[in-house]
Parts: sequence; structure tokens; C-alpha cells
Amino acid sequence: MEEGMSGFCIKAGNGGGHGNNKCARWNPTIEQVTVLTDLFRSGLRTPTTDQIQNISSQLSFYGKIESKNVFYWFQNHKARERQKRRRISVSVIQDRGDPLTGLEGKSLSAKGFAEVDQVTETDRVIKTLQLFPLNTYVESECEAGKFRILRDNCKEVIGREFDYPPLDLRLSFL
Amino acid sequence: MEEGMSGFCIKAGNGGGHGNNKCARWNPTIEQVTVLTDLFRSGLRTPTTDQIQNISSQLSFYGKIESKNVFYWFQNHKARERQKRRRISVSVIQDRGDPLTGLEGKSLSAKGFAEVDQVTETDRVIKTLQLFPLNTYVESECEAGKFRILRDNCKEVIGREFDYPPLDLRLSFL
DNA sequence: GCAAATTAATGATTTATTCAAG
DNA sequence: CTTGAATAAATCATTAATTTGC
Repeated sequence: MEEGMSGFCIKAGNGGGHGNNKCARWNPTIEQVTVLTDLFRSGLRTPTTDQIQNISSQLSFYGKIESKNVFYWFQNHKARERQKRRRISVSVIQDRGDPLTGLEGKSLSAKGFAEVDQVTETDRVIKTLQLFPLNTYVESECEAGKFRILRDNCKEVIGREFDYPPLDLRLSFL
Repeated sequence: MEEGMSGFCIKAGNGGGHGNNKCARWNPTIEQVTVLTDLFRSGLRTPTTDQIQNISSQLSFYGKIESKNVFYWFQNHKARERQKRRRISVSVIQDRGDPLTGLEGKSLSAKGFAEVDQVTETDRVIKTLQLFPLNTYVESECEAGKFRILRDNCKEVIGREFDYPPLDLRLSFL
């Protein structure tokens, strides 16, 4: 399969600006994303029409882009940042600064974690891990989907018993 | 910049039969790393406090270990895998572009987009660029010509139109 | 073979973000 | 607008690999 298969508008060849009309959707360049991210970080969340047009105009120097792309970018980025925060805030509370004292587990809770708000006591059977290909997972960071599921189940799997069956834990995953 | 103040580990009597007596830093055993890696590859990214404690308890069978070690391990491993990934595919950015026609400010949002969901990690992209000294923007596979142009224009446009008050600092390096 | 010296990995800290609550 | 919660990124620091001279 050729790389052009996916239909991305690869910026490679189109130095001229117009490039291939083949691309179905905007494929931002590194520079474009950098600028947009900077703006976002600087506090810009919902740019006005004028701002959008200006930004778009500016970014067009880096490659093909339209105003709507800018608009959507902010929409999406804002939403995803929020979602990301929500997702992890429900289940992750760790210690920090505790390492200095070396208190270990104790201070973990001392940190005032709530953690347990994990509403669902979902009865998802914990066979999930066995479903994971493990080998095909590679080190990619496609954590999104799978992790969400695993996290819930992992609690079960790991918390199962722990009677110190040495290799038991490991074997169950291998 | 007081930085070197760290590292006062009171030479704890390291239990366990595996490690040394020094309180330098955790030195995981092969088994411990194996289990941690399996968990990671199974999708576990940011374990909860409970999970950390459980994992730590389990792994203590193989040698000295503390909860914080587990916590740090996942932090580091996650970050480094991502870093490794990012090194390679820097230009594969995809924002779920949206095939809408013209852009007209507010009306778009009114359109009722209901698609923002997939928590892709790709929008994270390379913030590395922000560290660049302004004009050394990357000598990636892109043509060189465009960059210098934008830097000037961007400064202009943003400085003129954006209402965001004190945040203009960002502009200094665009 | 073996240590001293150098380099690569990786454990542990610090810093800078983001969203959200008050 | 300020502050709390919780990272993830960047950085510091130490251990293990390895290279090198003998």
C-alpha cells in the first residue's frame, strides 16, 4: 500500500501552496500546530471571527489552511483538554512530595485522596487482560480506548487476592 | 536556583535480600520490571493509588520496593515511551478536521457538533518547538522559505488584533 | 581479565500546564 | 481572579553498561 493511500495532504511536495487537491481534510503542519497551541496556552479559547481570520491568514504561510480549520481546532482542542482532565481526575490521585519523606503508602492516603469516587462497581468480567494481544500493543501510545477499560478491570485483576503467589501475578498476564 | 538540596535518604536499612544496603535508589529486579512492563503493555498507564499499593505489595516479593517506586516507574515509562514515539512521528498530526463549508463564527457552534470524543493523544504534538530560539524553527522536511515570513507577520497580526491582554508575551517567539 | 573512564538508562525531583472550585 | 488538584514535561542524579588501557 502506498502512503498516499490515506489521502493525507502531505505537505511534502506542495511548496507552492496549493498542493494536492486530493486531501479531504486539513492536515496541519508542525508550525501551524505550534502556533495554535501557543495561542491556546496563552488563554485564547474561543477566538472571534476576526481573530480566526487573522490566524488563518497567518498560518497560511505554513501551508494550506482555512478559517474553519482554525475554528475547529480550537473547538476540538478545548473539548479534548477538558475531557482528558475529567477522565483521569476520577481515578488518579497520587502522592507527590511524599517521596522526600519516604513514607510510602501511608502518605498516599494522607495526601487526602478521594479516589473511591469511582462510581461504577462494574461487573465487567476481568478477563480483559486476556483479550489484550499484548504483543501487538507495541509501545505505541494508543492508550485511549483500551486503557479506559483496563483501568477498571485491572483493579479487579490486581486486587484479586495477593497472597503472595510469587509468579502468579505475572503469569496471569503472560 | 536551589536544586541540589535533594537526595537525603537516611540510609535506610534496606530490607529484602536482593538490593544492597545503600539507600541510593530503587534498583528493580528483572521480575519486577517484567511485571511492570506487562502491566504497561496491557494498557495500564496511570495506576490508581490502590493499584499502586497492590502492585507494590506484589512486587515486594521479588525484592525491596515501595509504592513511590511504582508510581515513578509508570510516570517515567509513560513519558519515555511517548517521547520515543514523538521523536519519530512528528508530522503526523491529525485533528479531526471537519468537512464543513464556509465558516461563519457562531453559527458553526450552533450547528451542534457532537463529535468531540475520541481522546486522541495526537494533539499533544511537539511542544518542543516552543523551546526553539525563535528563528531556528526546525529544519524539518519542509521547505525553508516560509518560516521567516510568518514570524514577522504573526507578530503583527496578533499584536494588533488580539484582545488578550497580558498574555502577549507569547508573541515574542512566534 | 580487570578496573578506571566514559556513555547510556532510568530512578527521582522540580516546573509549568490545564481545568475547575470558591 | 485566585487557588486546588493532578499531571506531563523537563531536568537532575545515580546506577548499569560499555569502552579502553594495561
